[in-house]
Amino acid sequence: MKKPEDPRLAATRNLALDAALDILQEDGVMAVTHASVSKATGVSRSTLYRHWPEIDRLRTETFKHAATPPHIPPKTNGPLRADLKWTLGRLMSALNETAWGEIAPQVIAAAATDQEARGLINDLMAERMTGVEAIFAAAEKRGEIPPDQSIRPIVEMTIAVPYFRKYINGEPLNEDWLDAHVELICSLAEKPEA
Amino acid sequence: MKKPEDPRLAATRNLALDAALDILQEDGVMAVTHASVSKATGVSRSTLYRHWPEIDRLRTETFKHAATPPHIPPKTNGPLRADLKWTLGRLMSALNETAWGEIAPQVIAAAATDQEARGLINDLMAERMTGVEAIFAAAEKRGEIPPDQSIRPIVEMTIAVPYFRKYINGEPLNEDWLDAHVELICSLAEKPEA
DNA sequence: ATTATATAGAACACATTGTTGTGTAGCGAT
DNA sequence: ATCGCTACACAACAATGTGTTCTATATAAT
Repeated sequence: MKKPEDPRLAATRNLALDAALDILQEDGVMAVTHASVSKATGVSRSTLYRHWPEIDRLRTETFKHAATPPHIPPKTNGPLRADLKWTLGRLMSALNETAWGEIAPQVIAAAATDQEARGLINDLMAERMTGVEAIFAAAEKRGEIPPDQSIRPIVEMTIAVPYFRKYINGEPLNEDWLDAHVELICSLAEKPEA
Repeated sequence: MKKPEDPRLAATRNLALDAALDILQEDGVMAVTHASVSKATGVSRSTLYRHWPEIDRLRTETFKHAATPPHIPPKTNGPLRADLKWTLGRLMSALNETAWGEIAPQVIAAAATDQEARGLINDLMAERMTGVEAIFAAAEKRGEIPPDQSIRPIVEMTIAVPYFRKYINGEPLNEDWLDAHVELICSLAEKPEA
């Protein structure tokens, strides 16, 4: 039915987005321009305009290009502390070490006005939230935490702190923080009365 | 000692920054240019360049211009729930209703690369943290919460959630959320064992 | 009134954004 | 192997933003 895509399109697209990501990490969003990407790749400027008629599209797709890596499947086999530490540890590593972690604040900023960036963030956060939610649900099933409390706000807190520290308050995410945070969250989830 | 400033300087500066803030809220950071501010105010473009030789300075000062309002002195006369609700309620209003709340994500974004923006955010967050810390310290003094636990991580959580919801996860801050959040934070602070 | 300086206005160079048109090269299908 | 389609390179172009420099005028401080 649908004809296969001309391989030249994908080749140019990947070449350009790889270079754009480098530029993004090196010099920030605003440095990603049709001209700079053209210069870095040898791809003609008019060709880049054909692929991304507006500069915002090019930048958003560069975000997407970088947003792919940090898929973090939650660990739910217990115990709760171990699951949380493992999953939050992977989140910490992703924020500290991947390209995505580096450019995330710029995507968050763009999300204020750009619908596509907003969608990216929303999808990512939904995935993070459901992941952590699964951890608590499993712990509840195992009887590690009381069954009648509402999980959602605790999940939100679990996720909110690392993002807040990293991207708003500018504080580091390290092992010490991770241990303390897991402990605090667990003590909240395990407390007898809601 | 220091000679008083020429009143023309302040007049031009305020005129320009007011207009720049309007433009910032209306069309985003990138719309704030020497040209756009000149057009909006009638102030000559060359004069604007005299005041802010680089566009980044103009934008950063526009941030500062908007960042002034939301000074939130904490209420610490107890009880804890009332203090928290009052103070977080004011924070919520500030984020929902002031110019600062509207442009904050753009400042947060800029903070990734711009030192001045980073400083603005840091100062603001330090004020927020010490404010909430004072609330818990007062509650501890009144014996409402156990004295031996470390307050800092709880303070961080208290603040992290509203900022995370508003600027990262894109969820609303409303009365329902406020009540639930205060309750959760209090139950964490009041629990017997650290 | 004199001096210093803030402002207005214009001319200039340069980069970025975005469009358009022409020719070339490569892909898929017959 | 040839054909048509289209991605691509290249060049010219307009509009806007960035930043500098110059002159003339207006205004504040003395």
